[in-house]
Amino acid sequence: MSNLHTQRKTRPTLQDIADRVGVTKMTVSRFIRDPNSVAEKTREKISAMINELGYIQNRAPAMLSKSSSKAIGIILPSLSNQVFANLVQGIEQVTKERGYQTLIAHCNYDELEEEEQIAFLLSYQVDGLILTETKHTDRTRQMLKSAGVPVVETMELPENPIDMAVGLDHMEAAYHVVTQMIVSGKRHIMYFGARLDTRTKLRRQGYDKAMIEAGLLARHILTDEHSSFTLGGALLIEGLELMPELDGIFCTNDDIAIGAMMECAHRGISVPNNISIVGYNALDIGQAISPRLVSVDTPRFDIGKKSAELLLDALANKRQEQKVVDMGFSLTEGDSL
Amino acid sequence: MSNLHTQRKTRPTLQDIADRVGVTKMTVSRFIRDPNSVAEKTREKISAMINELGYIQNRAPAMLSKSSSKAIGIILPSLSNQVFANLVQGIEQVTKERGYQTLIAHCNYDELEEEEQIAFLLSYQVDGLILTETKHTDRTRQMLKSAGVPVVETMELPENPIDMAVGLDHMEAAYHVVTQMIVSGKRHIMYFGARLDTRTKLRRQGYDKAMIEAGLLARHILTDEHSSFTLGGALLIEGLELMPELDGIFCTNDDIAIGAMMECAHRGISVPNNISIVGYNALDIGQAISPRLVSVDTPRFDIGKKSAELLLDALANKRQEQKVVDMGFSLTEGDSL
DNA sequence: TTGTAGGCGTTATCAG
DNA sequence: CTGATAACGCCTACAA
Repeated sequence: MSNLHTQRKTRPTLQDIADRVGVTKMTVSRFIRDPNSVAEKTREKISAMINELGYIQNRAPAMLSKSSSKAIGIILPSLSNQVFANLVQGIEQVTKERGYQTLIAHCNYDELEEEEQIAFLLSYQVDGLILTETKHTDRTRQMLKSAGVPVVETMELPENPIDMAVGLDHMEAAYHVVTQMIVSGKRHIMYFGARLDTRTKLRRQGYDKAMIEAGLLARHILTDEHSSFTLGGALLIEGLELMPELDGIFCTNDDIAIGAMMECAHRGISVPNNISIVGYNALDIGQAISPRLVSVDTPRFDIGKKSAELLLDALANKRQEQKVVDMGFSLTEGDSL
Repeated sequence: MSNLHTQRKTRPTLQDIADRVGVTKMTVSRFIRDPNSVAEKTREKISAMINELGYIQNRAPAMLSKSSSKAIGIILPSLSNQVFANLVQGIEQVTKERGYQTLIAHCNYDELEEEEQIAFLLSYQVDGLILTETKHTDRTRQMLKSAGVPVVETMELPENPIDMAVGLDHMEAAYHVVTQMIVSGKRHIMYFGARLDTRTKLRRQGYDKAMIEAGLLARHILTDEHSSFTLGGALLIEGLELMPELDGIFCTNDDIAIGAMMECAHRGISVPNNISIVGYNALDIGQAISPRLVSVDTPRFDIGKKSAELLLDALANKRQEQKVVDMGFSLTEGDSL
């Protein structure tokens, strides 16, 4: 009763509702968790008052007393990449079903930022974490250990998994598709990479392996810049200067591939007759351009689903046998190869 | 001392550190906030123990004891849109400087999801919110009111701002660029829209106004589907069927515009000679394609910065005079018009 | 320089 | 069906 008129600026609490209804906050708390656990008359009064005051749950006390916050954290490298948006869709399909919330943070492809964001999410008492990189700082590993929460690393298959992992073998995928380029008759194939993540390195290794096995010269153009369509065009120009006989390009992602393809169009270079081009991630734009881009299709929606399943199973003490899951890859239909 | 050996599974607290060092948790708390406020010997012991145990702050108590959480919430429509990634970059440049954290949620362009996500962020006691839509449910408005936190609506200039707003006049921008198309000699201009957000509606209104003023027929192709490059191509095909004399397209975004332009290339339609195309948001791809796409450039990085400044100023009780800020727009250089 | 007491909002537990 | 009490981890205010 005392704070009936002293709560001008702070948001309503269970106590405020209880005071006005004439019950204790315990009853209101019960109503919120299970409306049928209070008497009908009480129920109606409480319900009306909650709406009138615009009550909003405060998660802090639950975070304090309970061990479980029913929230998991996700660290993305970037907020503008379709690939990770799909991953999140997959994750959230599962978390929604099972009554978990997601907290999303981003680290700009940077280990130190990742460390910071993980500390941030853990400070909110997330019950588990899904990560999108496999390279971590020492302090990150230490924090995850002492936090004692289950962790899933996604997209790649890490050599040293922290806990669980769901991804695909990027080296194998690159090897597979570059071999196809070679089989199709191309001999002067370059790899275009932009330094964003460890995946780029794995794809380069797969490319190298395929080229070396075929007795061909492996040549890369790598840059520190972020991927973009204009960068793809610039890399093509650079590639043609370094190697005028260039007849194939394997790109670390579709942005680069499409940018290169557009520059080819601009210069009257025929794809795939003069140069064949292969991308990575199978974004929608590859199917809109002509010729359609051949691209490695990564199952990120399913990776997201599987990751969330593993994580929530671990939280429910139903840890699955297989801690590292390879979700494979496929090639899109296209005409650029 | 009692819980020295009972803390196997839970994460370390100030008490755990204090017990091992032989001080009270108050001293450890002091050390964390200002290492110089404890004696040097104590300081070293505490510091070592914090590292050894991998201590991670728990934000719950701070959230409880009504002091500010030093975190603001951001609701994005989508996690895969460069436009909102830029907005966040702008916001975080300011929040980082001023020691605020950001919590990011996404609502899939849906009012009800927005409501849910706002409740979620408020349950984490965010000190303020930045929203990217201007259409809200009644309960959303009610919640924001009773939460009593400052709010900035971004991207648009809402008719009924909840609190503050930073954006641009999309109707004016559309009117301006469509008028340019008409001046350039085009007469049979269509508007291509995909139903994602309220911006699409405003752009259509600007287009209508320009067409009607010029005594021309306004024709739209609108769809419920999400924007994509392939959708842009499909809309072009539909547009040509409906209006074979089509000589100009104003698109609600660059994805649609680029998709349409690629379909033109595929069909041997010359841009801009046969059909001129204008997009919206000035994404990088518009500069990589040839001809380069003319597009309305929206200053979302600066919108983000300004929004964060307004919000944090309000939190510091330095509310600015101007609560609604128009950041304007420009046109990219290009050859598609 | 360090310690003690109390409280933030909610829920588990036990009592009525 | 409802109430009383204690507890979660940290910080403010005050005390030594």
